[in-house]
Amino acid sequence: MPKVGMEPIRRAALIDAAIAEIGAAGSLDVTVSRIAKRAGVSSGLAHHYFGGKDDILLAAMRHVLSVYGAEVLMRLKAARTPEDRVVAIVEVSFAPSNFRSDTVSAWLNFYVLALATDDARRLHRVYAHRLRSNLRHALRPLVGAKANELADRTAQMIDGVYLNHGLGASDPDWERAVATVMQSLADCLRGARS
Amino acid sequence: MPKVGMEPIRRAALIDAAIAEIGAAGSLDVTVSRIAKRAGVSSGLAHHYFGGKDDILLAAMRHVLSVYGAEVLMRLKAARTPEDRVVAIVEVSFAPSNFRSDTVSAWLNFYVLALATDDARRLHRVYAHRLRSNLRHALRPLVGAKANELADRTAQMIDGVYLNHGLGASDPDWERAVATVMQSLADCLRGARS
Amino acid sequence: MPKVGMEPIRRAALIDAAIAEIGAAGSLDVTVSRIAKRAGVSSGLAHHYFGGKDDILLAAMRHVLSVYGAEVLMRLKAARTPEDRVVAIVEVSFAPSNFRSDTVSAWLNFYVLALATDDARRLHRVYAHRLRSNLRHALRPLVGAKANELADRTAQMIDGVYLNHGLGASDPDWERAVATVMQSLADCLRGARS
Amino acid sequence: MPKVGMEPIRRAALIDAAIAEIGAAGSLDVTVSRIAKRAGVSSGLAHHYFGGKDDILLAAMRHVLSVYGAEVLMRLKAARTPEDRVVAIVEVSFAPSNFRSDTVSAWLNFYVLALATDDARRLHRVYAHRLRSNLRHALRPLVGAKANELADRTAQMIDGVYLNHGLGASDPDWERAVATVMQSLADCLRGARS
DNA sequence: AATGAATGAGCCTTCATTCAT
DNA sequence: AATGAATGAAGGCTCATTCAT
Repeated sequence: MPKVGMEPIRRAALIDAAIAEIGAAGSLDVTVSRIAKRAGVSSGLAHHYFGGKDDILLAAMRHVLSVYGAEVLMRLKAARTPEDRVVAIVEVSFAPSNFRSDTVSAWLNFYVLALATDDARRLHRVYAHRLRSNLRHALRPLVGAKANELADRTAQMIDGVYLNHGLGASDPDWERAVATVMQSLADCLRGARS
Repeated sequence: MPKVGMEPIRRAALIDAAIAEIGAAGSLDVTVSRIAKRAGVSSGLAHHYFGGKDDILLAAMRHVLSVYGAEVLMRLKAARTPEDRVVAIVEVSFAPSNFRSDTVSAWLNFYVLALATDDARRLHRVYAHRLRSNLRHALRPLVGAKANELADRTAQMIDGVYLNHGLGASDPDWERAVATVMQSLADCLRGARS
Repeated sequence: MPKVGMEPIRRAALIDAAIAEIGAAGSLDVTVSRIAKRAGVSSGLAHHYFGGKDDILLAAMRHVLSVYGAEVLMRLKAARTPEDRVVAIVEVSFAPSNFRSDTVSAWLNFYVLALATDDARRLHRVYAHRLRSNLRHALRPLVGAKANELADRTAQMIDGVYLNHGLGASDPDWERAVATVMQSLADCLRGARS
Repeated sequence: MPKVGMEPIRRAALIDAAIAEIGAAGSLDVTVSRIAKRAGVSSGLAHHYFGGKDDILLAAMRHVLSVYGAEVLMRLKAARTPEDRVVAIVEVSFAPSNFRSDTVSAWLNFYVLALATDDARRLHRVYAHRLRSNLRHALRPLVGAKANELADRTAQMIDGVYLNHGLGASDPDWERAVATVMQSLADCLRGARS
């Protein structure tokens, strides 16, 4: 029995299902039918709400990025010192919400999807800019003019650590991931100041 | 025009073509027919030599990794000091041969393929181990017991930088990539020694 | 034009089409596309309902056998004397429903398919057993202990006559086929009694 | 190193290999490559000698039939009485040479192939006529005018028994097969005389 | 709003056949 | 005489997408 106002619920369910399928498959080679089935709807409805498979994938990517963005924003608001801000940014990158095995698989696949499609590239660009921008602002009070370079380095370190933990043999250890990035950053900070 | 002794030539041509197609598509969604056509052979021959699409892709991944491995080996042999060895490892990661736009796309796609298939996972694991092992040996004379941790960090930094340059808007600037990694490592070395 | 409850209709149409194609080709070398086209549907739908080509073929074989089985059952119910029962069994084997040129071709091809695949072998076994079992029961009142052997012989005679009429130059003459089997059986019965 | 006068040897090897492959597969879905490999030659040579796959199959059918025909001829020559002649014909049908599992599979498949191609139909027709003709001549001294009908019946019984032993669960028991046909014929003979 | 029946394009794969050597 | 490299047509199958209900 169809109901009104189901759209946001359906869309959310489909996006979650898409991420779960990508997680299970480890790739973007997932079928619309399976996504729909997992979301408890028909494949036709998935197209009705999203228009096509690519749109579902893109919506899922957008969702992952926006969840990440929202979390960063929240943590930044609560931060009091520059150090707090840096820690916040790094920690969110490895927060549990971004670290379910599903999500990691989705992230990495979306990353690489940026090589193939313009839409994904745009989304990735926005994420990359925002990460660097956030890091820059947090680091400026600490290292002044070198904030730019350091933000860049840190952003790349975050991605590298994420990639390696995501592909690692064992379950990702996110505390260790944060520690690795922070230690690296600490060393760089000392270098920047001297 | 059948000839004898064509097998290695055909295999190489098909692997090159596969990498080129992956580069052009930005993803592993390439068809055997297109790979074959680019290699100047029929699709049937591609199957004859490799058995199937997955085998072609895997052979391409193996090729990329072994070219990389060979280059590292060569550079390490020529290195005289520990510092030389570290530089060699980092530079090869961003050497032109690994940095044609094709190859970058292939690398990144193969990386993520490790999430989806066991064979790719195994290959990636070998690469990851070797990279860390090489770094460890090079760093040991410089930082002793901390070599382990530093090798790990550096390996992740390399991947992060590679990923970011590969996905970057402009053409990858590999000199800058090397500089970034080396600068980061220098800072960490100083931190490790103090 | 999607409708609900089409499944049984589609399945039946596809099975009929498969038999018709086998009849036209005289072999099992028929394509799913042609079967589907003859059934008035797309090839995709054929796979949707049956899973694959082998399943279509097997379903067709099962259909042929079950139509035959049902007809035997019906005729046996109406039979009053042992003689009636024997006649019923023999006549059904050469009844028009099993004797359209299509069906004959399908029967013979399915027979031989039992040499190649386990599923077909199982189906054939069931048919063979049931035929003998039916004959045995019908013959027991007439020849007692010799029913077993006579049932066996008759079953083989039926197959032989079917095979020869199926492969014959002219259109199969089923009345003559029945007469041949019955005459042979009559001779054997006399032999059995003496 | 190519030799002269190899043609008959190659042809024989390929025909044997074809029959063996058909036996192993239980169907005519065998590849030229496999046949050639089993015969120890290249697939190209198979085409060179036979022209194409269908020709190989047809040659194999012809071979099977001619071996059978030769054996019948030999046995008939040695026969002294009409009874001998009948026994000879029946026994050859179930002689070991025609009863290797390979050959049975080939026979049955060739039988049904007669439904699909004209060439096979012609070959089958020749076999069927000769069998009936032989039986007719052997039976004439025994039953006179009824020889025609009895020959027909016996031929069909032979095919039926062959079919059933070929498809049977256990290994074919050819002595029992002969006994079944002969018993059946004996009953019919008695019927014919009375 | 929602379904799922139905389509058809496109892919991987097999294999008979050809042909340069 | 013989090879087997190479082709390309054809088939099975999947799946995104559409649409009548």
